[in-house]
Amino acid sequence: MARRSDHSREELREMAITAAEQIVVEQGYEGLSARKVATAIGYTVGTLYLVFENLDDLILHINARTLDRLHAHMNESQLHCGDASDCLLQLGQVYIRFADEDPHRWAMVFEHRFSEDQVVPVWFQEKIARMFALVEKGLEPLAEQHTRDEITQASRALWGGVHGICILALAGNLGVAGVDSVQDLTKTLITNYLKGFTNN
Amino acid sequence: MARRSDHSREELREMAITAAEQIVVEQGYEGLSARKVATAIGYTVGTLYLVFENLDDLILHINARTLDRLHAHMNESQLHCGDASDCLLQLGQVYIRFADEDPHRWAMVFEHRFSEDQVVPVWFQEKIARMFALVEKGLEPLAEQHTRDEITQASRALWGGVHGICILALAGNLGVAGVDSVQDLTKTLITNYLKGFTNN
DNA sequence: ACCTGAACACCGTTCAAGT
DNA sequence: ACCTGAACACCGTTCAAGT
Repeated sequence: MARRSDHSREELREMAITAAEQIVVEQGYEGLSARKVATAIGYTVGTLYLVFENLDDLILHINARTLDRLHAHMNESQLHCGDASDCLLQLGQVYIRFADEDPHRWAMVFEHRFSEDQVVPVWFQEKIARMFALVEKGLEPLAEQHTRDEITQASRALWGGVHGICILALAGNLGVAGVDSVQDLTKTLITNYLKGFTNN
Repeated sequence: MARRSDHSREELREMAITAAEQIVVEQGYEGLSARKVATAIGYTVGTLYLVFENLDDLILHINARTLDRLHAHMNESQLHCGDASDCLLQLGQVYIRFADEDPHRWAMVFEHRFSEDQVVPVWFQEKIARMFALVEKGLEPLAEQHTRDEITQASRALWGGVHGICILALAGNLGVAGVDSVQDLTKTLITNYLKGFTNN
């Protein structure tokens, strides 16, 4: 044993992330462990700590991929939508559908608390910011009478709202069953919010 | 040792819950462990499993208390508020303030995932429902033209929204700092939503 | 009857030692 | 240089054994 060099550092990272994603998809965030990942890629736990700082670091990279896929979906929905209000509704629908279809990975992005001392890197924060930027862009056509700051604030309030419905619904705390009801709730929130936002 | 009978079953439960709450407040949800609770009350881990089914069961009881306190605050805010819109704003403010002042216990209520097989008891679900009932009650005066179902839906959408802002903000995902900004976002959400809800 | 203490099957993380 | 394997300090949960 030792000194196998079967895989490069980059290959190892790639294998680990992919294996970890599989575990999260199947067993959820709580089912993930360094030992399971190591076994899945045919290495020892120690090796994992040679290519990742720790488990948080590995999770960060999984979450990055999830955010990339989510952003891609959201972005794609904006290419063929109707008026501004419709486009924002589409963003909401896509968000809910994504969370419903890939609940474990989606939940890990927003539920995993990184340890106090661990700084969330800038490149990761930007992936979050990029999502809000889409909402902001969607709000612009509806906000002729609003300042930039007001649009930013509106995007945060609105998307916080969509996110909250999504979280509570998936956790079963909203007393609703099925994705369709969640989509309805989201639609209610966005529509009414926009009415208020535009009729100032 | 053994057969001490220093405390009744009820006393043990009470001691354990209180000690566990202290640990959660200080170290957060991740810092809680059966062994720490046992040590804190001067008993062995085994004893904890004599008075609680498992750790989830203990957490459930802590969360119940947190929800009771939250409900008390929210309820109290409804006694001396102004018009309907102001009352709903107060609910939001109280919610945000509670989460900000007691983040660890608040987070545990909504972030802790109970194991698949564990059924969330009805008495607990009712404590969640009671919170939404307050919002529903607040919406009623504003909803003369809406059906009961629409009011229920509106309360879920609106409160999901407030909750989402709260979660994202406390996790640092909204790019806002300080409670005041979160209060502003909540106010934006509620005000605009209500405008849309009433101007049908 | 009540409680212990040790066991079992897990964790994350580190690091001397092997090739 | 690369990887292992064992160690350390923790977990949740169970249960025979002691008083």
